[in-house]
Amino acid sequence: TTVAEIAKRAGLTERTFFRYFSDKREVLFSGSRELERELSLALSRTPHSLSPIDAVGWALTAIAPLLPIRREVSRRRQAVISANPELQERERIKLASLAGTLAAGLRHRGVKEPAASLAAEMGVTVFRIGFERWASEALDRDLAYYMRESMDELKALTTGTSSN
Amino acid sequence: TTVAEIAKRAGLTERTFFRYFSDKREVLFSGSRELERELSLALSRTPHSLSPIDAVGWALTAIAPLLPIRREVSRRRQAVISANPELQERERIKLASLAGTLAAGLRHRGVKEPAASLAAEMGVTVFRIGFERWASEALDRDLAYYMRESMDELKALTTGTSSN
DNA sequence: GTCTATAGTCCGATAGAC
DNA sequence: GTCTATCGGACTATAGAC
Repeated sequence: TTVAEIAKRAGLTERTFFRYFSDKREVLFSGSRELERELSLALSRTPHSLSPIDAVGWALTAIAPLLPIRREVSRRRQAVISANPELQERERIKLASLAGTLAAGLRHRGVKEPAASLAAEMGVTVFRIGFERWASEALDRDLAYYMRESMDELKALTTGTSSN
Repeated sequence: TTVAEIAKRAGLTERTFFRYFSDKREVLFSGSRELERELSLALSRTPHSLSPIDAVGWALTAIAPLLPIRREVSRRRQAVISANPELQERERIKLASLAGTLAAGLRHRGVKEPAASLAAEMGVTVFRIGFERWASEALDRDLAYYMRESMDELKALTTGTSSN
């Protein structure tokens, strides 16, 4: 599918398309900037008593309700992304940007490197895997459930009590 | 820098360049496939008594000596990548591919999802952050040292916390 | 909205290795 | 002869400049 086709279908010219989206792939990731801002805000509002990893988990859980609620839409979007390496690249770098934001927020709380970056990356991974599982499964559990599941699994892995 | 310039400098035509590299960015990541194969092999050789996260750590430590030894070369390469979002995209997806390989290896060892994917992603993150620190610092410590440091830091992050 | 540069593909031609 | 590597030209789509 070319940009020309997309633009025509939407009743725009090709040029106008690029005014709205800097990039062809950006169509699928247009909401990520707001998400990042909300995440940063959520992290700044988490109790300072929480450990870095729990603060990240808390912030991610806080923004979960802001995400596209309909599972079917998310599922199809993920299917499209999974089928296109170029889109996967874009998704990964958006998540990396999210991790960078989280790491900056953690450093602002006094967390040192490499702990801040590690905790941020862990959080984003928990988020991504939780989201994928939520989108792929048909069960009637909400996104926050899968994120908690991922977080608990992660903690179990590193404490050595995992089911190996 | 255009592909035409690169090709000319290398004494080739543009067309020949694309025979060797499917993509312009691929020049900087050409060794990643071999690395991935070696990592998969290393994981298959780790003792089955190790926990998933330790198996991943063991495998990553095993391939550390195969990486470009010269810190200055790595440092400059990282600087180039850090300055180009497009290259960061490519780097991230290569690492994601590495994580996928690790996750498959873990599942082969009987680790279930989401534990396998989480442990694999953790390992790759430890690897990336350890590598970045190794490349950026001038100290006379080897790559394996920084990878261990990252892994220990990660474990400390998740074990020292009260469950939320 | 027009014009242009660059990335990347397709097809075919050519030349050397074995 | 076959196989493989290089090259040339025409082509499309993206994206930026103006």
